[in-house]
Amino acid sequence: SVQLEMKALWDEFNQLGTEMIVTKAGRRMFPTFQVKIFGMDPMADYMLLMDFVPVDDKRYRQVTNAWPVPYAFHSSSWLVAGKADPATPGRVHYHPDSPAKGAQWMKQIVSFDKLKLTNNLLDDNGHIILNSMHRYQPRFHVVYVDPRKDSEKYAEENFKTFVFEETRFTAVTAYQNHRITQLKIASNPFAKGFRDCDPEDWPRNHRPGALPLMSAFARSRNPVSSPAHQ
Amino acid sequence: SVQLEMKALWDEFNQLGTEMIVTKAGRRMFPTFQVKIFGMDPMADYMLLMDFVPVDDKRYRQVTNAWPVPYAFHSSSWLVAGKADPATPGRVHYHPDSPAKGAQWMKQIVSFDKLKLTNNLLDDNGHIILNSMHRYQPRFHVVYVDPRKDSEKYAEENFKTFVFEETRFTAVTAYQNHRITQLKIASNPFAKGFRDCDPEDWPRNHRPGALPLMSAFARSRNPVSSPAHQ
DNA sequence: TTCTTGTCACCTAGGTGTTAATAT
DNA sequence: ATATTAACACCTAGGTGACAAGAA
Repeated sequence: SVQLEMKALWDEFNQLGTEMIVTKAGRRMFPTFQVKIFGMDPMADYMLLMDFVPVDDKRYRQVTNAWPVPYAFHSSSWLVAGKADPATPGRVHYHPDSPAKGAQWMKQIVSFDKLKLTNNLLDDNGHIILNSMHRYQPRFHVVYVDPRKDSEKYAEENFKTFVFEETRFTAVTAYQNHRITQLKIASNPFAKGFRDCDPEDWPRNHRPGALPLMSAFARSRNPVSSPAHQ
Repeated sequence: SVQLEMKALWDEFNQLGTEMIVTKAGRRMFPTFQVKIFGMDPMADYMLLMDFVPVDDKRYRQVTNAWPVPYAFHSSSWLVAGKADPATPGRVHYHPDSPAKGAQWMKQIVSFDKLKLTNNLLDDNGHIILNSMHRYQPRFHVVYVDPRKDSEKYAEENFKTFVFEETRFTAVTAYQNHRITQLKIASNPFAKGFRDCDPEDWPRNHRPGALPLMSAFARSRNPVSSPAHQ
């Protein structure tokens, strides 16, 4: 059996509609997909891997914001924009420690932090290729390495798939829902530079151009309320 | 067969008398021990590991510098200070990718960059424990993982040891030979901050207290040549 | 209008020798 | 006198969202 780590965080994202950035160079997922594993044969070899399947055959687009709400802010809801784009190459990501003994996999949390998502159909770094503006379901597979010579025959019974629906997400090239951005900034250590109210951190240096949360909203309203501003 | 990587660099260090820093927390080696491997069975499993054996049973100490040569500079030669201290726990470092197939080991350089040296006899991070001021010979071992049930019987024939004498070094808590320090600074990317004459880098910012090479020598001579200075 | 790309400042994480203080 | 330790500035290496510019 398998237990999803950081389930509370995944739930929080899922409630808002998780988005994952895809880039040409490849971007890690946040939250990272991590699991605890139970019930393996400690002495047997296993391969651990992930893949991503489309949740539906739809392409999504962001709701157009009515004037005078500026582009900088996106609605939190999605519209179906049509049928899905042609499927991307169905790649698979093997956990880099594969193969390893059951004992090894079970003795600590298994983290897929080397997995990267890309929107580059020609990627040759072995990253997972996804279509932006499409929804995906991560899947986790455990493959028992059968020592028998005719192991191919038993392929069906030698692997098990685990799906956690709370890890579903929309692939995007830029965040659409500002509350997702905020939650990423609040929870990802690498985004600490964008936090504006961390009690642990006061006083701190603000970047020259840094603005408090939501201030961009106030700023972009100016052209509307003050016509002199052009 | 096994080929030592960066042999030219190892030779350069060895000619001066290689020193490796040991710390309580553990310090990596530089140069890093790296090898190319040939002639494995691509389909068989192997464990790769290193250990360190004393070159002799002596304890060394630095030559005392005659006045007025300041302490800051050490001679490049060593004196025998007596018999070796009691042997440290004879630990072994398994390459973290072990076990893996021969094909995997052979397809790229194998680097022991996770290996750390410590002088803490009570270390519980699994680091290699060495006595400071003692000389050591790194050894590299390849163990064939025998699939036979009674594999213990064949232990003798299932491993092979490789020794590169140019990787010998003296364990130290602080560098003794200033030319070793210079060579480390010149060749280790992580020490780039201490380089004073890198043509690739000009112009560059000097640290506030930075001094050109050998300037410490001139400075510490001052108390001798100018008695007013205390 | 909507989406994508590349660059950037700002972080995390951790490997360097230096230095001053301390231990032996 | 000699050896060790801990804090430090300065690096490497690479993960963040912001932003401006470009593409469709």
